[in-house]
Amino acid sequence: MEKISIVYFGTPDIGLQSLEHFYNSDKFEVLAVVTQPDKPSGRGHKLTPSPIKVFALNHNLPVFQPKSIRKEPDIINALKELKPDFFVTFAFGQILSQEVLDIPKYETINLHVSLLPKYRGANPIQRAIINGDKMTGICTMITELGLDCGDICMKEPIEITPKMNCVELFEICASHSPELLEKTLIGIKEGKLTPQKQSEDGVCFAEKLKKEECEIDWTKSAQEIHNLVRGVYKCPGAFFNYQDKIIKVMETEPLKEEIEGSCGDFVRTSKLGIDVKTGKGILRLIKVKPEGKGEMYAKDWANGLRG
RNA sequence: CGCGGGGUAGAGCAGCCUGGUAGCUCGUCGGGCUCAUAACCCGGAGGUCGUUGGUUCAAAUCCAGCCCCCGCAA
Repeated sequence: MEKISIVYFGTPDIGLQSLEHFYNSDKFEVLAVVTQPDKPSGRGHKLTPSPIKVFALNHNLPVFQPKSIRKEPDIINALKELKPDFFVTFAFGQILSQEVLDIPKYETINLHVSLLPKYRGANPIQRAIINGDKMTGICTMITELGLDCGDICMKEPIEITPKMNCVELFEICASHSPELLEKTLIGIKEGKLTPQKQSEDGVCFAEKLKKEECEIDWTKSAQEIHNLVRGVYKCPGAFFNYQDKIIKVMETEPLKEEIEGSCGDFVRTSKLGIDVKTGKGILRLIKVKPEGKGEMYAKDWANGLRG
């Protein structure tokens, strides 16, 4: 069987396993990779290539880095020259134009990490956890001009367990994606897969996370705060202020009991953690990361405060 | 040349400004109290103070370089 040729559009590491899968598979041939331009990032503002670009360079794949793919005819022409069967997009970070969508012989396929039409847009994984959802998933779709509104090809549900944080969920989604993408491309090529229109019911958007949302409001319930902590874990992390320092909260456990005090008070510390009074219930801080310090058990942090 | 915090016992911190005996909370080990405990009491072990050099009678502390960790911002 002739290999299916693709051009892979992606930027962050959530899509790395998928690219790797296509690269290593004998059913596919990766003709090129398109990713965001290197950006200044981290301490010192060093110019940093995307994880996808690093992989591509290490495996001698051609790389294109348009500032905006719609406005760069040279790159569009180069992609046309490749005569790919498919474009695959996965967290690429730019909106394509119809001219680009029309390049591949078959389709442009996008993978989105939610069960569409729920959570179209930027931060579907985090939003699902913050909202306390017990289920999410991944799906493949025909890329159209609007935001995540194309016809659905395949979907796979994924359970969100009560303690799971967004990094863990990212990893699960990333590891399940290659198979779904492969089945989708083969299904479409063989004409065995008929994309379904998204229902108009249940359309909602996962808005980009703002810093302000990550500041803990102790008047909310312990469960809501726990969901925020899980949902924004490490990216950028739920936090509160203590003695003019930012304290990031890495791991918590909501308790049903109630203890006298004001919201935000440390009502009890034990070797299990620091218990904080919230609007409803007690939230036990298990691991924290004070500004300028590494991650530590809340119990240890409390020891230092006492000393 | 983006801004900033930090490296002191197994853990978390104070001490540094104003050089002069290594301190606190916890853990650990031993003993005691208690019906019991994440409680309490007594006692012990455990540190080349990140690293290299400089100043000094004397450096965790002052000066210079280097290594490592982290927050903000992007």
